[in-house]
Parts: sequence; structure tokens; C-alpha cells
Amino acid sequence: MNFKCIQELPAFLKSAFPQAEAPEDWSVTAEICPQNMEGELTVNCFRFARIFRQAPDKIAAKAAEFLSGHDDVEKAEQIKAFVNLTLKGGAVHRDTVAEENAILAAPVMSDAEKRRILIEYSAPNTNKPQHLGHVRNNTLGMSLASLLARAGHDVIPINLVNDRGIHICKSMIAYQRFGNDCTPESTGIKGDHLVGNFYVKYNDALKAQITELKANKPELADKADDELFLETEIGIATQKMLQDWEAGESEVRALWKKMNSWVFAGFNETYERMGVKFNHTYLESETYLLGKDIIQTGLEKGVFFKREDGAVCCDLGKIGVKVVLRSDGTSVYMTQDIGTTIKKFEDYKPDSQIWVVGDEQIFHFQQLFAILKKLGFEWADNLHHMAYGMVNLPTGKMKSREGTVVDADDLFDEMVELAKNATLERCGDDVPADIDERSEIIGMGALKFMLLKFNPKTTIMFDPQASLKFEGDTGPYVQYACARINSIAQKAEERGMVFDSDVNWSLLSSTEEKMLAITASFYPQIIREAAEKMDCSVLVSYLLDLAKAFNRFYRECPVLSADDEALRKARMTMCLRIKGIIGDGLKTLTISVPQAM
RNA sequence: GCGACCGUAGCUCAGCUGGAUAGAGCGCUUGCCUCCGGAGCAAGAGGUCAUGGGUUCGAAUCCCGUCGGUCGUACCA
Repeated sequence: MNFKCIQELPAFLKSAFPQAEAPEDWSVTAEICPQNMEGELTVNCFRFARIFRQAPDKIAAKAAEFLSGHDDVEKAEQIKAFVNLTLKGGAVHRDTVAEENAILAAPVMSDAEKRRILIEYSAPNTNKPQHLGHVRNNTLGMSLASLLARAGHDVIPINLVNDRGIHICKSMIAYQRFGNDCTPESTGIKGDHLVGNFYVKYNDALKAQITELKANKPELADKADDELFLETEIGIATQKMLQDWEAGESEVRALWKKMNSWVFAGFNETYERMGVKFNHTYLESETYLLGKDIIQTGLEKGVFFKREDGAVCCDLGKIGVKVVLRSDGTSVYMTQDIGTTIKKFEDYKPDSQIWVVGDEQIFHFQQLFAILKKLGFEWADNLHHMAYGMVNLPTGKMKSREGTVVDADDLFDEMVELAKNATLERCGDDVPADIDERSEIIGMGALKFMLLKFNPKTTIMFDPQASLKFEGDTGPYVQYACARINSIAQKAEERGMVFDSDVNWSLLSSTEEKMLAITASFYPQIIREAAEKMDCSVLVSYLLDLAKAFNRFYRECPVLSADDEALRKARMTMCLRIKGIIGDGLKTLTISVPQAM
């Protein structure tokens, strides 16, 4: 948004109300005029009332007076405290799309605002394949990283894989007992799914043992299953395996290594398909002992205290007392997180750290940040938990144990298959050679777009029937605008149209042409707003608006069949600018654009 | 119990640093291919913004209460 008449407005208003002494750097931003109002841009003068200490209507009257007389303005109408503007075609385009990279290359933030940001997301466990919940996390994480980088920050995405612990041993025990030395190769099953199958088998076996136990010992019937874990044979064996793992027992370690390598191979496929990339992957098996030494230091400094039972605690006032070391001297989750956070800081020296983690852990992160602050780390003020909501199904919550999860790989296949069918339906007998590649881009784009459309903090409902659509407010709708432009551009080239910088922009004076350019010009500030809010849905909504503005333009303003050659050229150039912005926006969301669809 | 978040159209969601007649998509009804791609465009029906107070010139938005819902409140992760 860079309109000359708007930029000149502050100086005029300052001279109109000199006694108010408005701040030197005060500037005005216009908004897109609501659809039911006549006009293209609107200036809301309620916002200026405090600055000038004048009635909003009075300021609006002054603003309208200035704008009415401005060369770029066709009409300026004051309604209450608003001034609605209709601009002249040439002026709109001069201030927006006329210069090739004016919008795309516009700085989103100043150098002083740029930060080095470490962002952690995904964080899967190596005992089961990823599901829709992980897909939301991955999508939010990678897109946020991409968005922050687009805004100008130096972004370092990292992963922290939970590759050890009792739950990992469960899959291993089940494999030892029921696996018959099978492998992903021998079964043809993707590694993470194979290991996940044993995790399920384990839980079945455990459940059977608990049922048997309860039948034999009626006095235990009222106990929760979790409490009986160490009463079962399989539970004891699992506990023993964890101890052996920690002791470095070679056979257990070898099995662990083998099974984890299968899972990682599987995860890599899933990540690759999504476009997930990390600068570094931390493994919990390498970091889980971190933090203990800092607990000792904290104890000496009096930040922590030893409770009567021997547990080391931290008093966090209003947010409670948190145990940071068990009475037997072993770590809790918090201990590891303290250690890992410090390590991450030392490894990368970021200005801030972001965790993309579900909102059920809000309290945990509050405590983590408070503890680090108490330990005296100044950078603890710059830690952010990007808390996002869960994904529910129409049938309720997803639960691994009850088998109601939507598997990530299956979902990808389903999306791509649907995209392929939709493409085949449209193309008739003329099946494109790149149909598979195209379907992949459309299907995965639709999925990511759907997940990013929601405000991250909200719990969302995923209805497979309703969510897997390609019409309306969807990724393909936005991609389609680009495909249309590609198609026109190709035909233009075939017809030998020449594109040079000599464009007569004043020919584009229809409402659709002006509104398209005006909408496009808001792109840099949308990127900024989305980055500040750490919310990709801001960008998603904007891209839908922009694609919508393009489709209206497309309908009303024929490019190739326009009468006049200069008009054809101006419209074609406009289309290419719009394609550049939509493409940049989708790319920022980690969504690709098919050449045709 | 305490804390956090949420309650907007039949459904899924925007809007929430107070400002015009509360928006979008889906679904429903109806138009639009002699015209660059209909994954499109245009129009219609559909809302006491959970509820009761308060602050304000003005409240979906801010404050308090009530009712519903979710999550958290571990020497689990």
C-alpha cells in the first residue's frame, strides 16, 4: 500500500490542525473499502481523533476536501468519519503494479527489526507413524518458518525427535516377541508403519495381561490399567529393557538402532512429501541427560530448593512449585527441556526461540520459561510457545489407542487421488503427461491450505467428507488463478505478443482492474502482519481475496480478446504481476503452483 | 476447586489493539460458456454475535456475573 494521495494526507492534516502537534513520523494507512460501500479505498478518521483532538467527522471533512482536489482522485466522499475514495486508473497502477518488482521487493521490515530465530517443530516419537495431528504441526511449523524468513528474519528450523524411553521399548518388546525378524523390506511395509504395528500389538498384549491379572486377583479390579503396568510380566520386561538401554546393553541398543532407522526412513519419506526441512535434528537419546548439571548450579544459587523427600523443586509463585529433579535423582521432562533449551541457545545463539507445540502444553512452557528466567538467562524473555489447537474428527477426538487416528501417509494418498480424479474429470480424453506430478501439487496444496486457513490457536474440526474439496475457499482455488494466467500467457506468446516496459496503465480504469491492483499492493503489509502475529491464516485469507479479485477481473476484462493492442498488453502485464504475488504468497506457505490444472 | 482458552448463519470458520448496514466458504434457491480454462462469475434466502449487566457518543470486540464446552492443574512426556 503505497498510494501517493494517502501518503500526502498526513502533511495536509497536520497543517489543517497545527495546534495538535501531531507526531513527526505519523502516517496514514487506508483500507480496502467494504463491498457494500461505493469506493475503492477508505480512510477511517476515527483513528485520528486522538491525534488531532478533533471530532472524527471534522477531520474526515478536511481529509475529503484534500482528497477531492487531488490529481489522483476521481471521487472522494465523506460519510460520517470515513472518506471513501475512487481513484483514477493511471494513478492506481502507477502506485502499485506498474513497476515490475515494486510490490514483491518492497521491504517488509527494517534491518533493525530482523532477528535470528530458532524454531522447533514436528518433534515426533519413533514408536509410531505420523498422523493428522503431526500434519497440522508440520504444516504450521514449516509455514511459520517460511513466513518469518520471507518477512526478513534469519530462521533456523530444527526438530527434536523423541527416540528413547519406555514407549519406544514397547514397540521393541513386541517386535522381539511377535516380529519373527521381519523387516520393512521383507514385509513391504514402510518402516514407521511397521514399528507402529508392533506398538499396537504391544498394547493388545498388555491389555490381555491386565485383563487376566484382574481376573486372577479380584482385589485389583478397581485399579486403573496404568497402575498395574508393573504388575504384568510384559510391563516388567519393558521396564527391564529401558534399564538395559540406559546401561548401554549391546543387544538392546542394536535392536533400538535398527528399529529407529526404519522409523527415520519412513519419517523422511513423509517429510519429503510435505516439503519439511530442518537445519538440524536433535535426538532425545543424545540430549536427555542434559539439564542435570544446571539443576545443581541452580540449587547452589538458591534458585531451586530440596524438598524433604529429596526432590529438587523450583518455586514459581503464582504458577506453582515445579519438581525439576526426582527424589531418586533422575530427570523429569522439565529437566531435559531446561538443558535442551540452553544447548539450543549455545549452538545457535538465536535472538529468540519458538516452539510449535500443542496448546495442552501451555502450562509446561510457562513454567519452563519462568525457570530459565529465574536461572538468570536474559534471553528467557524471548522464548515463545506457538500453541496450536488440536484436530478433531466428526466422531470426536483422535486417539491412537482406539485406532481413530487419520494416518498422514494415507491422507496424502487420498488427497492426491482425489486431485487426480478431479483433474481427469475435467480434462476428458486429453490426459496430461504430468498428471501425477500435478495431482501431487494440487492434493498436497489443498491439504496444507486447509490446515493453514484456520487461526492456529483454534481447535479445528476435520471432516474428511467436507475438508477434502477443491472448490471455494481452498488451495486449488488460488492455484487455479495462476493456472489461468499461465494459460493466457502461453497463448499470448503463441500469438507473438511483445511484453516490454512500455505499458499504458491508464487504460485499466474499470473497477475490477483497479481493485485487483489495489488488493495486490497490500501484500507486503500482510506478510508483516502475519509474521508479527505468527499466524499464516492472515496470509491465507489475503491470498483468497487476491485470487477472488483476479477472478472478477478475469470475468470482466478479457485479455487476449480485448479490442486494442495496448489494452491487451496492459492487462497481460497486470496478470503477470498478480501471478508473481500469488506465487510468492503460496510459496511462503510452502505450497507449490502447478503449471496447468 | 483453581487457571487458561472457547461459544458468531444449518455446517466449517473469519472479524476481537472498540467505529459505517456483522463477513467468507460449504450446503440450499436462481442466473451466466457464439467470449482468454465453469476447480470460475453473479444474485437470493439464512444471524436477538451463548446469556445478563457495566463502561462508552459508539460494543461481536473492553470489564464483571451466569450457563455451556475444551484443555491444563504429575517425582508422564
